[in-house]
Amino acid sequence: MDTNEQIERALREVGLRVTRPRVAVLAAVAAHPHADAGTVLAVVREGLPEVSHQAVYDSLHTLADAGVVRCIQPTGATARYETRVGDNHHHVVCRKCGDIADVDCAVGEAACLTASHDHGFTIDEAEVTYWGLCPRCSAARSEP
Amino acid sequence: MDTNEQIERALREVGLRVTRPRVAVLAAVAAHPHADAGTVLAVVREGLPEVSHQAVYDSLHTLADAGVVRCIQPTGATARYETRVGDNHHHVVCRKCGDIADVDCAVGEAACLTASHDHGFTIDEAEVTYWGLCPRCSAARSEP
DNA sequence: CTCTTCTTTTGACTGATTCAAGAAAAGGAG
DNA sequence: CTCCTTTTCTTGAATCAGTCAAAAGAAGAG
Ligand SMILES: [Mn+2]
Ligand SMILES: [Mn+2]
Ligand SMILES: [Zn+2]
Ligand SMILES: [Zn+2]
Repeated sequence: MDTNEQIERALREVGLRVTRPRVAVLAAVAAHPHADAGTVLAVVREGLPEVSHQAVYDSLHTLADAGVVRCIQPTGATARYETRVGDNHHHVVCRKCGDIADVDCAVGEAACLTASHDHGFTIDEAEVTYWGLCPRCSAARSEP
Repeated sequence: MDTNEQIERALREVGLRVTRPRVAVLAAVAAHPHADAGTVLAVVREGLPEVSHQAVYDSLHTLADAGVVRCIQPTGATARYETRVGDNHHHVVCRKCGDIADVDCAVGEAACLTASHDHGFTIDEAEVTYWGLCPRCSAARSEP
């Protein structure tokens, strides 16, 4: 559970001004990993009812640019945000309900962290998305 | 280069009716790998000027559902389509210009094809997106 | 405290995609 | 070949996430 002070410190550490919307957005993303912008907006408004949706979008972009949050976007879904950054972890997405869970990088550095070349591209990151069914949807499918 | 007959056969093989829009859409995707819906629409209209955008969207969905085309959507980009299906290949995306190239699955079956479990999820596919710079953007960045 | 710069609000706007109704076409049966 | 049913296409409007732009407001350096 991040305190407001920890959040403010995190913002200053990356050279960002501390504003109410940014603090609230970062707290919301920390509390709701893999939430989309709409969810973040709703959560932020619980404590800051007058915040504009634009401020939330701006904050998310700014935080993502600063590396404080990470943005992922599985095919068919809107952008999701999380504060778990810098560890090259991956995600598993439920094909049925869209639920997302973290997957630690099992493949290891060889595949996921080492820069390499292909088709002349200079590669700096490997992003892995696993697709399947979450426990709930998996159970629902087995029943008659 | 796919002939119209090959395309029609492919449609019938998966139990789909053969229609002008579908044939044209499948040909367009085959000729322009990783094209988005707008590009497909433009290409289709070269030979079928009256086709509606909705018919193109419907065809893309139907073809994707039938497994004849594959849809990918890297973060920040609109959906892209390709006819190279069933070989679990991956993609490298240029961070600057958005260009996409194929990457054969180098990691091997262990990571990419074998179903596994995580957090109780039943995983059936691993999708890998590599991020970096294409040769052109890479060269542009090195210059003064 | 003051000033500059950055951030937020407001409200309109875009672009990709989807919805819904009726018209048209595919393809199987006769 | 013709008829019939079902699927697909056209048309036009609508939705949704996300963006743009101008003016008002707040952060924080000095
Ligand atoms: Mn995560
Ligand atoms: Mn490909
Ligand atoms: Zn699920
Ligand atoms: Zn490029």
